[in-house]
Amino acid sequence: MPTSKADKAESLNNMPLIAMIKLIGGKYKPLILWRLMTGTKRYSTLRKEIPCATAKMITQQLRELEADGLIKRTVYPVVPPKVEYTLTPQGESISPVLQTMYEWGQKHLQTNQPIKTKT
Amino acid sequence: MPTSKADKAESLNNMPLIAMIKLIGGKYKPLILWRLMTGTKRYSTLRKEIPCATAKMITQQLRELEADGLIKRTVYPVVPPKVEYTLTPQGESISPVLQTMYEWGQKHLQTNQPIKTKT
DNA sequence: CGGTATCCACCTAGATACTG
DNA sequence: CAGTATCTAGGTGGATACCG
Repeated sequence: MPTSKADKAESLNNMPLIAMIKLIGGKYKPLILWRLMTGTKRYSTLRKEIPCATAKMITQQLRELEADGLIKRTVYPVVPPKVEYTLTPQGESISPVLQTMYEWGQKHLQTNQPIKTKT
Repeated sequence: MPTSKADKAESLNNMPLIAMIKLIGGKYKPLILWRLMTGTKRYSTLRKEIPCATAKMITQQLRELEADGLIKRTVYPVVPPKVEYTLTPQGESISPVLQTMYEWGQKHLQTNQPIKTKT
């Protein structure tokens, strides 16, 4: 059974990483998940905690995370509207990854000068 | 001592994550670093191991990684040309992050159906 | 071998205004 | 409150051709 170039490429153990990147590769996704790790949050709370992202972005990323089964969106039929976001078990299982990223970032920020912003 | 909105936002412990994302947020950067974790690689080798990225992309990402001090580029003045890429200590320090990402991806791919491609 | 240069289709993400 | 709609500048990344 011949191995195609693509197969060979993907069997180089790249797939898990690729899968991961697809899930949390979004610019603000790690941030959102990170914030939700401390518990259920309302939309407006998330916005406040991630002010560098616009409403549109937050919403978009939340929808994608929801579609990927990482978070759950709960709408309370009250007025004024209330929407809460929670990590699903799937989403919670990413904690170690975020934790590791966070710790590395922390160490890096201590020992090095601030990361230069690209652009 | 008053905390500005921006300060408050960034003091929510988002910074380390943001730093991390800036460094390895590039589409192929985790892949490149991951590949280099198994040792020094030539440019052509990297290209073969990450066929989903074009030459332009690989080169670009390599340059950024180099600029960020994560990898070292060594040119051997021979003919035909030979260029090798190696992780710097800084780059190696990211291993745990990639490792964690990889492991999560692996587990996820086992228990779940393939990640659906966005778009 | 290890790139660069150029062109271009798409995508991203911000700003702004509006809604149930 | 929690979005959606629209427009748009700028960035991303693929294809292709060429170079030292």
